[in-house]
Amino acid sequence: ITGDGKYGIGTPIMLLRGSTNQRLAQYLKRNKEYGSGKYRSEKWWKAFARQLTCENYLCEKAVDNGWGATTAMTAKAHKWFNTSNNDDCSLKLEPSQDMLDQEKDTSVKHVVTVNVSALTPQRVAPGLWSTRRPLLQIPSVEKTEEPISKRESELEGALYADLLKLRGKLASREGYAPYMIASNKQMIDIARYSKTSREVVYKAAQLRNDDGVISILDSFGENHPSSCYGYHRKCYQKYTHKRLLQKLHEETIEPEASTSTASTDTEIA
Amino acid sequence: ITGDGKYGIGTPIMLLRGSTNQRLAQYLKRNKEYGSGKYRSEKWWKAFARQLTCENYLCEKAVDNGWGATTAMTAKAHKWFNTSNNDDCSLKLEPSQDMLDQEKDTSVKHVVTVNVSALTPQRVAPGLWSTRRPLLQIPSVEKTEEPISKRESELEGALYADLLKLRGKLASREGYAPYMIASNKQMIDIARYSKTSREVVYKAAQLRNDDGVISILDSFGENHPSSCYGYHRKCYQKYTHKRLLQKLHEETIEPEASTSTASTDTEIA
DNA sequence: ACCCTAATTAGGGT
DNA sequence: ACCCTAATTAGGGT
Repeated sequence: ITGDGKYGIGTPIMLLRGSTNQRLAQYLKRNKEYGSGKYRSEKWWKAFARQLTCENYLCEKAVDNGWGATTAMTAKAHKWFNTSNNDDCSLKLEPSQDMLDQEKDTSVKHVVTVNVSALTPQRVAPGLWSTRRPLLQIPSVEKTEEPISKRESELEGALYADLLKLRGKLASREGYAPYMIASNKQMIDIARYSKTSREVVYKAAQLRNDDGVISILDSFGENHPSSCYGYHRKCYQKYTHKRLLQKLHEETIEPEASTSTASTDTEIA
Repeated sequence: ITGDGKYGIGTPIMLLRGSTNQRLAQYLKRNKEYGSGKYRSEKWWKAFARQLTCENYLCEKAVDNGWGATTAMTAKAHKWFNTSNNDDCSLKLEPSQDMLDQEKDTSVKHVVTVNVSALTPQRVAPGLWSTRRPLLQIPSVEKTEEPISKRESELEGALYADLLKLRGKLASREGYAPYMIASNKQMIDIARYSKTSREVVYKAAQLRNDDGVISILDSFGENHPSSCYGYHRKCYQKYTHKRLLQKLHEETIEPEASTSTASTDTEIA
């Protein structure tokens, strides 16, 4: 536990992959785990960290002065870490589609389970990925239905992670606690682009006169948001592809002709 | 006319933008036009070059030993160049959406018209973009219909340009002339993902036993192409977004359950 | 000469 | 400590 909560995910990943990047502090390059995760791509590690976050092994703390957030181990992670022994420190994890996409050698089923956690991985131990079922089966049956919905939920997960970050930024900037901006449940709903949930959050933000939240929702909810929402929109677009984007179009193009835009205009003016 | 047909588009763009890249030959950095196109992004210049190619001012020659292609001025470009004088060497061009996307200062209507042509721009002269209408109007009327179809055709143009390159590579590798692989008309149809056209090309390729063309069409036409088609698929995916991708899904998912796959299998086996 | 990818660096702020 | 973007470099081949 070398720097729990001190850095984001980027720094420990550079450490694991043995990066020569000058942004990686010198003393971290002398760490015994330096370079031990070379054989995985940066994307793989980030997807892995996202899984750990979804499973509540990691969490982001917006302990910031206006900037980003750091990543720390949760109580659950500490518990898991303390109870597991050195020989068998495997962790049961459903590998995400992003991780599978990064697999190069499709024949290898052994996986190194590393506790990336907050800063430095505590141990690097070759283990077996639990039920090993989900890893690389490729049964080539019913290939149309299953993978698509899996991919979809994965994209939602990535968008959800970004939304949490946006919420954290807004919270520290505006001086709110994150939950005051939107509950986790609501964030998931936004990620799923549920219209009813969006309306709930939107109305709450209007009651508070919270322009920050309104701008996020506007940027996600409108078809052609004004240019100052570009950043949020990019975050959103980056993770919204294919079917999700298709879904979005179907949902957002409809309400265009209604009177909602007009009423908003008059309220603002 | 410093190196007409000697390089691709990348090199003259580096020259124009004053790149310090070591891949740019030293003598080109001493060119008088070096750095004169700084204020445009690389993307803008590439989109500009694509327009010039579409308008037959530039063409790509697959004069290659297996590698890529070089870009040269066409007869049309030479004629234009020779007849225009120094004071008014403007060129009438419809700016593409990609170029508009790259515009930073939306108030500027003056545009520098450069003959990027083959290698070195002959002159850099501030001019007016012909009818200046299309440049930056943003009339904010009927914003839903027009721009989308414009964007769509632009994406098709980019895909078409890539298909031409792929055709050129295949031609030199397999020893065919480009037109033997597919006519320009057919290439445009492939870019538009017209099923009937695809079948024409596919059957012709089967008659010739041309595995190269078949593999391209397979990679574009199948929903889950085998991994060895990854390169073509990436080229395709890179330029296929949003509505075009949506169209693709609609067109490619349908025929899956039919007997076409089975018949192909038996023919091959 | 082509193109693509991964990694790095510098600069800057949602 | 964050993230994003543009530009560069090294390595390698559809």
